[in-house]
Amino acid sequence: MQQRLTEPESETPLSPKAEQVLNAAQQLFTGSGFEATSMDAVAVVAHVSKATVYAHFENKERLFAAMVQRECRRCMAQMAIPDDMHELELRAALTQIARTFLEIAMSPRIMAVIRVVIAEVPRFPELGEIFYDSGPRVTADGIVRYLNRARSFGLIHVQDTRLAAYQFLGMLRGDLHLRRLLGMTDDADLERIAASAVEAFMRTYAA
Amino acid sequence: MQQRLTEPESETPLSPKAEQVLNAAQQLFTGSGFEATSMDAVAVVAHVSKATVYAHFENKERLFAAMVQRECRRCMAQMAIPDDMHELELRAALTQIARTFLEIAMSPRIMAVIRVVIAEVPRFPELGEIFYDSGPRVTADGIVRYLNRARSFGLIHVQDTRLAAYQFLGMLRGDLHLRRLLGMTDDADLERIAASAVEAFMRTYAA
DNA sequence: GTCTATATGAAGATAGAC
DNA sequence: GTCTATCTTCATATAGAC
Repeated sequence: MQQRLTEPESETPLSPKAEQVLNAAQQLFTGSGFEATSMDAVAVVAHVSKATVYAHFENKERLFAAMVQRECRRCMAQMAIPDDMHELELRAALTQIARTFLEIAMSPRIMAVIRVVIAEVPRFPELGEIFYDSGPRVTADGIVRYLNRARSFGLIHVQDTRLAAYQFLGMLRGDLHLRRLLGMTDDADLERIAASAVEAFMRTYAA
Repeated sequence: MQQRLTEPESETPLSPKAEQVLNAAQQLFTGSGFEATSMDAVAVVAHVSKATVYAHFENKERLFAAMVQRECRRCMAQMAIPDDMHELELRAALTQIARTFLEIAMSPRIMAVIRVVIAEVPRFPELGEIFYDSGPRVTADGIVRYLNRARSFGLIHVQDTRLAAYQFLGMLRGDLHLRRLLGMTDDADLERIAASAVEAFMRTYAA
């Protein structure tokens, strides 16, 4: 027990069957949780036999970890903060960051992954950190870099840009993040949330 | 299936054995999750037989729901915003709210309950809403009430006090909430987080 | 690699004595 | 209400043929 769960450099292209299995794993794990998902069900949904599942993934834990890792990579590819952000004025740049964050990081698909990772943290203590480092931390770091440059241009007055970034992201999440983690529906006006968070940030920190 | 999980008016004092069972359930469910916790383990930790567990709780689901409900009640008893808050000046009142929130709502014990509720939302769709309504929503409502009165006294200028309350709570959570949900340790300076959130709120909304 | 069929063990729930 | 002992089901993982 307590083997390494993830393959840091596994960029190996997957066989078609392995992809089918991963897709099925994503659907079932994020929909029903780790324990409630049986390897039989994975095999059925993937249209392969159970033995084939085990041919590609050593056991249920490794399959789960591989699914989470793949979702992290996908998510981060979309969330990257572009370098041309500094050609925009401050308010426009923050607004764009806010919109992207609300659309992608709070999407049902990502929320489902976060939920199942949180659920399985007691079983996979390392997975929480792996997920955070390859997802939320990257996003926060990108905003911190942007704020550092904005500060160097004299656009904002702020001592701790990381703390400011956390405040900004926190305002964007509001209670929506928790509500969605708890599976509650909502009719949130994302555009309004983004605008008011940007407004609050500007009033607090803009030069 | 899909019976009612909670007893809205069950204020019946519990027998000692039932309390032992609930305590064991809390420890095991919050520590290992719903599925990974066996009724055998509950019985062992509670120092009773498994049949006794079933004598007090119809099945595993009901035991879980009863545990969550009890934790909600306990949590809310501590989080109530006192009525004498308005004798304080705005900044002092916000600071006190912030400290209480960070100390109680983000405590390991509460976080463990939130975590397991999130984990089991796919299995108990209603439980997420029950938890939110008896926990986070009550806290937010209390802050909204406070802000409404502060506004009526001309202390703040704000159109949507609920949105402002969510922003305030969001800034307090920052990334700490997510980090703790993911089981990560941290050396957060809660006092500093509280102070900077209050400062940002004051700059944005104070008259 | 892929399949069918199966061994093995664990856990929810209950029967029946006291 | 409480216990011991047991029933039953089901999921992980593997054996063995192709």
